[in-house]
Amino acid sequence: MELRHLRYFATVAETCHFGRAADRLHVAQPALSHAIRQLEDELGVALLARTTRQVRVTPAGEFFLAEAQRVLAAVDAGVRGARRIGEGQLGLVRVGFTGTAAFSHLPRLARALTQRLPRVELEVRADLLTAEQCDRLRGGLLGIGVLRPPVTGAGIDYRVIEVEPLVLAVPADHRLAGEPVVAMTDLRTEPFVTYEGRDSVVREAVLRSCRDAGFTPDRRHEAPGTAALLALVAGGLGVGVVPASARSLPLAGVVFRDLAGAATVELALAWHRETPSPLVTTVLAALEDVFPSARPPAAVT
Amino acid sequence: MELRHLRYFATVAETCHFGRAADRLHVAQPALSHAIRQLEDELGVALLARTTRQVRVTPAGEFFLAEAQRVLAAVDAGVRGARRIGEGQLGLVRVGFTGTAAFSHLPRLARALTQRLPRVELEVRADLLTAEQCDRLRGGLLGIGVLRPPVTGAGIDYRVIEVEPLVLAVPADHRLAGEPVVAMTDLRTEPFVTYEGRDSVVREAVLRSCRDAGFTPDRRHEAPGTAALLALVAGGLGVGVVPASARSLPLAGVVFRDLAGAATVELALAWHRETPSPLVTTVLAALEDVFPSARPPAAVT
DNA sequence: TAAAAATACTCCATAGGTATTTTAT
DNA sequence: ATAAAATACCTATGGAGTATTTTTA
Repeated sequence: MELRHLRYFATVAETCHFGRAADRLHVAQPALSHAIRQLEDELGVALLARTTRQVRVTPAGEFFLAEAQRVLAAVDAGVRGARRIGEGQLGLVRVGFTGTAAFSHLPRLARALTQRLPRVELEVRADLLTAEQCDRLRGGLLGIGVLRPPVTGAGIDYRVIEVEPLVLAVPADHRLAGEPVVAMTDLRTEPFVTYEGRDSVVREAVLRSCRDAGFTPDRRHEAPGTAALLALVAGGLGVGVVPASARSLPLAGVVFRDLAGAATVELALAWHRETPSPLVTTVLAALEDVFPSARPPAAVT
Repeated sequence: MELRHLRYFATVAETCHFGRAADRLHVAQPALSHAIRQLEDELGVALLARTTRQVRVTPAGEFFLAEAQRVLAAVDAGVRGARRIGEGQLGLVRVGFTGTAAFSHLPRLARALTQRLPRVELEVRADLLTAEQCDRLRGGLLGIGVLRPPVTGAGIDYRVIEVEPLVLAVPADHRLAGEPVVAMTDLRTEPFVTYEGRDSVVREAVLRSCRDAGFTPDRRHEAPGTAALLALVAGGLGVGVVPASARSLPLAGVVFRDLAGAATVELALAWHRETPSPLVTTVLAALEDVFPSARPPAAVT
C-alpha cells in the first residue's frame, strides 16, 4: 500500500464517482479502478460498493476513509513542519544572556521574536558570563548568546549591537549623587563594590578604567551579579561602576551618574560559526533591525 | 512522496545506519540512499546528517520522524480497522426487541456479544412490534430484530430461537392463584387485560387461544406493554395472558400459572436478507450457540 | 440507450538490484 | 585500512495511458 492508494481512494470516496475523481487527480479512470481494486485486495474488504451507475462507500470504506484522511493530513503537517524547521521558522532557540542584558535587552528580543517568528520558541538562560556562553555555544547548548566581547576560544562569530559606557551607581545620599557628571578620578578614595569572578568582562573594564585614571580601587565588596551589586550600593557599602544598561534595573536608594573617563563595554549577539542551524540563522536575521550592528561585524578566531 | 519513503526514512532514522536499515527492510542499501535523497529533495530539507561513518537525525528529521511514525501507525490502524469491519468484528449493530424479549433475552444477548465480539457496539431499540421491526430491518435502521413471527412483508429472514407457551398472570389473591395449572376454559368469565394495538402478535395469539377454548374474552383493559399489563393485573383489574418470558419480569402481587390449552408464541432473530452486512452475519453467527434454533430455520417471502 | 465502471493490452518510468567509488575515521 | 554511504548503470516490475467491453438504471 502506498499513499497513492490513499489519495486515490479518498478522492473517489469523496466524489463517489470514478470519472470525476480521475479528473481531479489528473489520471485516467482505469488507473483509479485498478488502484482501488489493489487496495481492496490488500485489505480483503470492499471499500466501495459500485455498479456502473452509482458508487457508494461501504462501512469499512467509511472507516478507512477517515483513517486515510488522517494520514494524508498528517503527511501534510509533516511536510509543512519539516519545511518550516528547514527554513528556521519553527523550533526552539536557547538564548543566553549576561547579567544586565537580561533586564535591558531580553524583553525587546522576546517581543520581536514572538512577533516575527511566532512559531519559534524561546528558552532563556540568564546570568551567564561571556566565557560560559562561548562554551555552551560551542557545545550546542545555546543557539545564541547575548554577551560582552571579547569572546573566548575559537569558532564563535558575533555582532556588536551596543557600545555602552560604564556609569556610576551610588547611594542616593552619597556626596557624588548631586553631580551631573562624575570623573573616574573622583572615585580614587571610594570603597568599591565590584563583580566577583575572574572572567567578568565588566569587572575587567572597571579595573582597567581605574588603572587608566591612575589608581587601584579599594575593592571592599564583591557581588555575583548586577542586582546584588546594586543592592550592596543601596546599602551604602560602596560605589559601583556598571554598564549603562543597569539603569533598566532601578533600585530604591541608588542613583546613576555618567562617568567621564571610564571605559566602554560592548554587548553582542554571538553564535557558533560551525553549526549555522537554520533556526539560529533566521532568528539572527529577524533580530537584525531590532538590534542593528553598533559597529561593523567582527570575527575573532 | 509515498509511504515507502516514510517507511524507509523511519527505519533509517531509528537505526541511524543505512546498511542495517536496508537489511531490516529487505532492500539493498543504494535503494535507501536514493529514496531518502528523493524525500529530502521533495521537502527541501536535510532530514539526516550523514558522513560515511555516522548518521544523525537533524531537527527537521526529528520532527518528520514523529509525523512519519504517526502516519504509519494510522495506516496500520486503518488497515486493521477496515479488515475487522470487513469481518464484521467491529462496528455498531442496532438490535430491536419486542416487549418482553428486552427483559428476558437482551441481557444474555448483550453479555454474549461483549464477550465474543468485544469491538462490536450494541445499540438497543426496545418495545418494537414485529411489523415495526420488519420495516426497520428493510430500511437498514435495524441490523437484527428479536421479534415474534410471522414476519410481515418480503425480504426478511429469521430463525426461531424460542417457542414459548402463553402463561397466566393473576393477582396473588385471585381464586386461580392457588391452582398449579389453569385451563383456558377457566378464564371464560374473567375480565382480561390485553395488549393494545392491532399488530401485536401476542395479542392475536391470546385472542385465538380464547376462541379455540370457545369464548370471546371480556377485554376490560388494554396496556401498551408487558410491564404496564402486569401492573394492571397486580392492581386487580383483570387477568393477563402473556408469553412465558414475562416471568423474568417479577412484579409484587402478580403470580404466573401454566396455561393448558393456550397457543404458543415464537421468538426469533430476524435480519434483512438483501443486505447481509458482515457485521450482522458475524453477530448472528456469534449468537448461534447462545440462542440455538428452536426449530429448523424458516424463510418467509 | 447512455453513462460509467471494468477489462485488455501496451509502454515507459522508476524502484531496486549489482558493481564500484568516495570518504571519514 | 576499513566500514559505510554515495554514485553509476542496468533490469524488470508495474503504474498509467488508450481502446474497448460490460453493465445497469
